[in-house]
Amino acid sequence: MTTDFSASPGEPPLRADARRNRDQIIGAAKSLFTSDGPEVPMEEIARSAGVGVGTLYRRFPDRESLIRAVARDNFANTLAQAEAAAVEEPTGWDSLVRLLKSSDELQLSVHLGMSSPRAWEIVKGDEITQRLRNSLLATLDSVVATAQAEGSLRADVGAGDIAAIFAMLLRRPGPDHPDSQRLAERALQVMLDGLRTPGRPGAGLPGEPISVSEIPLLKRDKRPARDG
Amino acid sequence: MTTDFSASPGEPPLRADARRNRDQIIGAAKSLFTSDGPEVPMEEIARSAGVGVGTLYRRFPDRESLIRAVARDNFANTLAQAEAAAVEEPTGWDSLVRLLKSSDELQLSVHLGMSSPRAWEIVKGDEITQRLRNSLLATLDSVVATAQAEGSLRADVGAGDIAAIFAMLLRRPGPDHPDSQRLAERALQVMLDGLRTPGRPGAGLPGEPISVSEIPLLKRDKRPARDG
Amino acid sequence: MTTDFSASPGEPPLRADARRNRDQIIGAAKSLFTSDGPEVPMEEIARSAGVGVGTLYRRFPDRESLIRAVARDNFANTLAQAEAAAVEEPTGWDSLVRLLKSSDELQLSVHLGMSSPRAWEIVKGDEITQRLRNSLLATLDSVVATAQAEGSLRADVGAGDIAAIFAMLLRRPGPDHPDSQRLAERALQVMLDGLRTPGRPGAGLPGEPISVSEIPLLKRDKRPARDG
Amino acid sequence: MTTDFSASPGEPPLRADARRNRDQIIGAAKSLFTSDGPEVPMEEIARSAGVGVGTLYRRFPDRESLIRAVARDNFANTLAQAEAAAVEEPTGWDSLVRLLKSSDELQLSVHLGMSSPRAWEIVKGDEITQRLRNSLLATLDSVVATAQAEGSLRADVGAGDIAAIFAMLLRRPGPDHPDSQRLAERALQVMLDGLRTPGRPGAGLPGEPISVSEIPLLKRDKRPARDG
DNA sequence: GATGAATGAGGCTTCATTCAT
DNA sequence: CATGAATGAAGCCTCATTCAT
Repeated sequence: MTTDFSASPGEPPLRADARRNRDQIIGAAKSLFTSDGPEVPMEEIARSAGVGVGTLYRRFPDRESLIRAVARDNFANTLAQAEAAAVEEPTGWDSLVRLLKSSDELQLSVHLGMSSPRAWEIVKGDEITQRLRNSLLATLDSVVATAQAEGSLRADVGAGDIAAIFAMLLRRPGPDHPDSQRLAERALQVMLDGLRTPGRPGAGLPGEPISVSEIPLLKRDKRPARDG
Repeated sequence: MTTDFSASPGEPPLRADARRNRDQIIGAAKSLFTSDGPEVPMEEIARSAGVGVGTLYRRFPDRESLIRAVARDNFANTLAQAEAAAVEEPTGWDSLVRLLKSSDELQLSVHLGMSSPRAWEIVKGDEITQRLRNSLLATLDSVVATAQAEGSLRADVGAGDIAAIFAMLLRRPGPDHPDSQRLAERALQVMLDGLRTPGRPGAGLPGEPISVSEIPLLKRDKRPARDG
Repeated sequence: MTTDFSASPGEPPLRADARRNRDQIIGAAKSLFTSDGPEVPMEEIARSAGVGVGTLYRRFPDRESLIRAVARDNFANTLAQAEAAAVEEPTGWDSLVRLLKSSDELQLSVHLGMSSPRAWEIVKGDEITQRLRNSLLATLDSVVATAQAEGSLRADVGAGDIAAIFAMLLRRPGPDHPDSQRLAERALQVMLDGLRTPGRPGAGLPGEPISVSEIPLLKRDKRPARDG
Repeated sequence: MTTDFSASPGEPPLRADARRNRDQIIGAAKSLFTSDGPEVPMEEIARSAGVGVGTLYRRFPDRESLIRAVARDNFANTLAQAEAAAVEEPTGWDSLVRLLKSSDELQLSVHLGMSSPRAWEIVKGDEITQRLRNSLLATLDSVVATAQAEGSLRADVGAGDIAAIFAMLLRRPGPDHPDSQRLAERALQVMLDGLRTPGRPGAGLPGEPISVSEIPLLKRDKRPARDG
């Protein structure tokens, strides 16, 4: 279920079928943007959503518009998760950890989206996304303050640092690493240990160390690779 | 100066002017891949290199070929830097830190390049890049071993973990953050503190904390942003 | 009020609201065909008529059908005016003049419509329009004969000549001439003087001569106009 | 042979083959604009010119650009003809007549072009076309003055009137009239008689009167014509 | 009946690649 | 060899028309 951020609140709500289509399109776009970047052919998105191109274009007059909608959707979801984390966890530190761990589907695609200059330009210009983003940062800010007040988070970082680290961690090492899950968790734990107030014991890393030989050694492909 | 990784070692070395062209093309491609992604029009690359498309295509029969050449160039440079870091620094830890800090121009463009699924597919299939990569990992492996032996690097990480973290840190937070340099340095320091053997004191973070308000709050543009 | 030229005379007359819709659509189409040519999007016509596309298509199964209906409507109106002119004016010459002056709204849109090859093909194929056209020509024929019999119209022209001249005069000089009304009137007067039986005094032209400087000298726009 | 009105005079002249292509494209466009209006598919123009679409677009980056080029070409040709008529004929009246008769291929397509609002907008914005147009009007102005000074042209018309009449006469009665040549000539003669200084004898009309029955009665086409 | 959503063919334009000069 | 022209496949987007609500 996606949120409809139409510009004009006065417009009538979408008809049931139109609504369903809209959601399918956003879902398909999210998924394809994540896997193939924000330049996937519109037709592919439409096909993957099970609609015709025309329908896609009726709903989103151009690619920018679709990218904006996906960004809004993702930020809204993330904001909801962040607020839940802030409220439901017993300590600031726990909120922070949950926050850094949670936003799986969400930030993933947000940030993959953001890694394209094209997408970034578009999102920058969208006021609604900016509002969501600001709320998200505000939530993060209060979690950081809480965690620092309780003495668990080192005092010399700001919410901006956390956000930046956050953004970095959300880039997966490579789209197709065989065990990217474990890898990401371990990296996150290292980072959390680095964020602990000095002197406080950090946690051990989950799983076994990743050896060099586990980094994917890439299969040859058949082309002669005749290069310059 | 770039290295020529032509497939056939028997071929005569390029004439001086041809060589110059090749270098200019790779330079232009590196720069444009970094700023605009690996899908920039070939003509634009040619223009920026000061040659005609024809020349570009004589040197690199297609885009893949050019991407491969850029990747090889970058990995070769990185490998050289890594080897220097391994040899020239007094301790394993110092080597590691230098490694993580050094590969500025280099990995930057490698990884930005790699952030495109398209580019990744191509590089995966290139044996020479893989060889360079493996050498790079081998070097990293020995640096990690040394640092662990000397007790500075926590024992429960492997070179693979470091490589993955490395990859993460190389993604800049956003194309146009006003102070992305400071941001990256601070994030790196947090990560290094997390990598320290527990109990050993880490370093303080450089500069002031980054507050939420420093995250770029994006200027509105005027379009009505009529979306779905 | 438009005339309904449905093919099947047996059909019941339209309900009042349906009738209203039909008239609004034809009115909107006439107006848009005149200003934007006969290729305006159907949706725009529908919107301008205050109905949904569906309604438009229920009434006119395709664009051809709508163009036909507009043509019929225009020809019918013109025919009525021509017959009135033939009957109500004291002399043949007066009838002719009135005819040439009258068909303002009517022929205007007919002929603008006809300036499109597409529209012309369609109207050519429509029997009803042809019947109307033939009646119109017959009326013209009798007016011409009368005027020649009374000695006012030169003897060496036929109704066909008049029709052709008529058609020419109906094209406005340019969509946006500031004083196209005066221009058209003066041109008409010149033509009437040419049609007078030689020796009979013609009328002076209305208004002042149009100088070259009155022809719209078009404002520059800023684009560099990079052409081949 | 067309004239190259490239914006930047510093550019090198086109290569022989490119030049040939350019001319073929303009020729094809002129012809197709004339027969089908200025919205003919670009592919059709390219095909008719014997080149690929890509070539067309290399030469003319978009449709506007092509329309501009055609307009420039036409105005340049017309201007040349007008200047010849002004200089080579013994009297002002003769110049005027030749002018009104000459511009066959030329004005035809110019004005058909102009009958489309789209094309008009484009041409309005093109400075070069405007310059050509102004020269043309200046030439016309002097011809008119000469003819009035010699007493052949009625004194109460201005060059602007002539231009407007000119424009009207250039619209052919219908694209496919069987004898549109005769028709146009006779209409022109009527107009010339109307332009004569009163009292001076005009010429008789060429050929026989055009009767109503010669106006094309349009063949039925087979569709049932089920309309609203 | 009326409405507006969905469809998909078709036109526009870009750009990777090939080829003549 | 270098250059830049030519080609055409492929992506974007618009609209005529059909169909579910």
